[in-house]
Amino acid sequence: MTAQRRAVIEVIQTANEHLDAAALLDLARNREPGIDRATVYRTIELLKRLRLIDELDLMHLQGEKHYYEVKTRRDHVHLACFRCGRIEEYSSPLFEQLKAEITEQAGFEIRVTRLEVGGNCHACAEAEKKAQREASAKPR
Amino acid sequence: MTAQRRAVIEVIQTANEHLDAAALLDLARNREPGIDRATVYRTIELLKRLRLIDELDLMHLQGEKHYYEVKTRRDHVHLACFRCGRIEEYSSPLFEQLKAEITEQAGFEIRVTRLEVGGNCHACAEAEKKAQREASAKPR
DNA sequence: GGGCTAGTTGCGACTGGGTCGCAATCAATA
DNA sequence: TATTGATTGCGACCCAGTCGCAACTAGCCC
Repeated sequence: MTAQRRAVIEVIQTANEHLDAAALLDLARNREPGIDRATVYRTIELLKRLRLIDELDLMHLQGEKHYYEVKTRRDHVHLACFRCGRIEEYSSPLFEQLKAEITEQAGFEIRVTRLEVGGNCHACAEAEKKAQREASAKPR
Repeated sequence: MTAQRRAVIEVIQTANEHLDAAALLDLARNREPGIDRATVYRTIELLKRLRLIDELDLMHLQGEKHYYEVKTRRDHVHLACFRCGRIEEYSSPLFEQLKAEITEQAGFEIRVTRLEVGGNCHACAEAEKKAQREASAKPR
């Protein structure tokens, strides 16, 4: 357990949004100035292997980066809005049921799950509907 | 509609496994020798936007590549085995229910979903159990 | 406390998937 | 058939992530 690892872990734990590796590096440097990019990646790798964090793609809304979050008791869905870029989290007993079904029916031993949904969030869906109504009310 | 696009589309449609961009390029070159990498990427982009294909990460089992498949009537889960690397597909009414619930409860307008599960497939789970039994039966 | 060693770090070079700008070309329409 | 907006090929480029290696250090044992 080195100072560098502690810094990375603390940053992930205290973050209240999804961080990518670059953001993680910046924040970790506040605590441990000299820390290197490679070290951050290696620590992420380690934490993934230990199942302490989950890796997310968030529908590649912002390029190919990966995001990280501490693994919670309950898996959740990430809802990524293509329009405003917001990420919502959603969890449901149905998801748990689905995982149980997969384990049972397919005999698959689940270690990680990643359910990402892309589309329009509630606010953006409403906004688009409104825009459409206005466009058809006054056709050119 | 150019010959290059036709080539890419035909390759994806007739493929019976998940292709990454590089494989797609190779196969497309069989049909359309001069076709360029950038063109393939641009066509993939286009097909994604038109919702004709889905993009998969397959749990980054083989690095950061993306894989593509033609969008089917029914969404399915991809089960990626960390041990043997096989990809299984699984679909269930529960998944459909979950999507309906998200639409309703969160007011989220779903356009794409990606559910990937990593772990051990049935065969590999059995193999590991067997290996463990043998290891504990004859401790050093 | 001091020395030993396996494991960790920093560095720099590298890989590989994917993107971009631009000039040349082409498909589709009039 | 002439026109033109879209598409292509090319080369340079970007950026996330990886690797090999020498230097360093945490943690243990004495």
